[in-house]
Amino acid sequence: MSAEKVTIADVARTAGVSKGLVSFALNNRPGVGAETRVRILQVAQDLGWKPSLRARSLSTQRSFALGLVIARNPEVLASDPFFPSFIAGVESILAAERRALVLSVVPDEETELQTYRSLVADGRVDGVFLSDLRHNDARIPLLTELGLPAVTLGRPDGDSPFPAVTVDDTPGVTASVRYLAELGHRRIAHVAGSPNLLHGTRRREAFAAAMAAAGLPEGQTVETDFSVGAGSDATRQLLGQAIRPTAIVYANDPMAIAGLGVAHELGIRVPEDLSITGFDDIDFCRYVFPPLTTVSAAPAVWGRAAATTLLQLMEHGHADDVDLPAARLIIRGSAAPPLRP
Amino acid sequence: MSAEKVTIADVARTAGVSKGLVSFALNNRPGVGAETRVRILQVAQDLGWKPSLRARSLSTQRSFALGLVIARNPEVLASDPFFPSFIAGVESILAAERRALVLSVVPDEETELQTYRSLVADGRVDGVFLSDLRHNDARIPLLTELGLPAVTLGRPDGDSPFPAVTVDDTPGVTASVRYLAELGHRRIAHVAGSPNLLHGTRRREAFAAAMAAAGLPEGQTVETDFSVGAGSDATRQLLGQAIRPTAIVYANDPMAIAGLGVAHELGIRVPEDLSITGFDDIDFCRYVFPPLTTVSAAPAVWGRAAATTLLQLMEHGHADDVDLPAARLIIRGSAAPPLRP
DNA sequence: ATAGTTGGCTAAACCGGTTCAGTTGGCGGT
DNA sequence: ACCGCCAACTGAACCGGTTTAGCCAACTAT
Repeated sequence: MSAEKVTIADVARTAGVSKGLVSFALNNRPGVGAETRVRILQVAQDLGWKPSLRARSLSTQRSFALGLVIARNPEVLASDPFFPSFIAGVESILAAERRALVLSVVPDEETELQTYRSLVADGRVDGVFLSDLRHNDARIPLLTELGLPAVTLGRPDGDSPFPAVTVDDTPGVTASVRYLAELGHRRIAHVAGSPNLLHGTRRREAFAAAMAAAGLPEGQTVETDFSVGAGSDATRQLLGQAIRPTAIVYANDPMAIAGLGVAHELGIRVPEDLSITGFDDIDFCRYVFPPLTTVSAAPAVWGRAAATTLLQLMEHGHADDVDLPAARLIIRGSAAPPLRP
Repeated sequence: MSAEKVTIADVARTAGVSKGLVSFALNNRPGVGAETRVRILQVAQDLGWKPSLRARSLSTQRSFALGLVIARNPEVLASDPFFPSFIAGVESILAAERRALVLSVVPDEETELQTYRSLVADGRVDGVFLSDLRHNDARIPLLTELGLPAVTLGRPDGDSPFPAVTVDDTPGVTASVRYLAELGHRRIAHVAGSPNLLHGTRRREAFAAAMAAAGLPEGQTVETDFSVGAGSDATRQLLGQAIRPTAIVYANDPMAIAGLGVAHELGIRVPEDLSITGFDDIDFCRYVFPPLTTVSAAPAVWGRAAATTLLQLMEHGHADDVDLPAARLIIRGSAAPPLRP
């Protein structure tokens, strides 16, 4: 019941050795007699000694924490459940390692870079996750310069010294288009994500390629910022035309759900008059009507893999790229053959 | 360009004073000559000295970080944008204070308590936010015992030594019921949240009270865990009866949106055959069809207020309760007068 | 003139670990 | 019997701040 803090000095005294040796024993390093090591560890356990994270931080210059900086506009962040799931995955790994996650949510890219700088300056984290990769991402040179280990979620477009943990999303888009094409659709449109984001353009390119591969005319594409509101606007624009697409492939689920709302509002039936597909397989998909055909991305698994990779990089100074199972099409009820007019 | 770290010793030497005095000057404490203080601060600035957070942590036994532990089942967490917005609000305050947010997402309440213990044992945080209050919440005595400052999001039911930052949600529920009653509804049902959560039962009680106040018969209530799936099931149950409610008040928006899906599926028109209201005003509300009448809660504002209060508590040892503007009804298109059969 | 205060400052201990140069003792080799 | 070597271990410095005891000079009070 001794509420007093027990320090390494107490352990050393009780075990009749020096502080240094206790430290060696704890970090099981060579130079400690087998028997002595056992005795030290036993004493440490008896005394209930937990080495002080703060003291350790000061002398090792490490923080035993990982960082995640999120720069998204509030609306997109709020409607996209990617991060909660991703973080849950990350935590499931970190908890066992006695490491913590430091989270920053910032309003813009300028602040984002500043945040990385101060995380490093304050020594808050030993490594970071890089999400929402952008073209020619400024964070990569910055982190290289700062010497902070990182893992990228997806493969960046330029050179990168960091391991990439990737879920290939192009097969999902390709499968969506092929599925719609096989149902008989020819006028398929795409509501694309932000062109600044790598996965925004990648999905867009996959869409174009899949259309060509299916022998279809180039599909109409509308750019958005991935927000629900933008998805709604884009849909309204597409459906307001004299000759409408018979199917729309959305770059994420929130926009697809907004699209569903617009179709309902305009009296356009889904899937009879219009087929739609989403991307991400958020929980809502199963429960809107009709249930949304979409592409599954497993963010929690991604989080686990990213955390594991980042830890490995930090421990061993090197980690291999990881390719997770590609996103795959989940067929539900929001797509059907087009009506012959 | 000197990449070398500059320490307090460098500043002291350059300014021709002792380390201790530099420390005093920095934390502007008495005992430093006015002129000397200016000189020290000037030298510090010239040298670009940033005091080491780690060293400071060790000697002051503080971490300059705040904690948030979230224990929610993954499905609820993913579909509810409360936390992303709340966190964004918290960050907007912390960033200016050079403090960080340590986030933990845990699978169950057992792990949750364990997480608080280890956050304290490791000295990771100086204070925490308590969200999703439960009845007789075990976290309150635990944190009291651990001596960790905290702020509760909402007023707990038992005794609590911690300041509460509250958004009263009962007026929102009351307004919803009254609005529906004024439209002419008499059979109003409630899809309630988890009875373990304070706001779950509070909204439920507010519903019952509002029904009574409107002179209506007791409304049917179905309990859920706040998840989209449970909202869907509850709706199916309510609408599968011979005598159906003509309106449903949902305890959160995701469930209301799921309810909308079920109604569509069953061919029940909203709002002609069924009126529904949600709670939280998530972005989706505006973009589903019909747009969801709901109650707005402003989580980002809540986050700012909670962070401010927690910081004040930690600095001054005391902070007053804060009552934010009550949640209010946002009227959109998902409610209308009932049809006379 | 003398004792008592007080403001400004220094030196050193301290927080609790890690690390490294150096000491000791036991063992094998010749 | 002597040397060399290595494994085991100690002592002290170190990480970079904060804090306390105490010193000195100047100023007040009697």
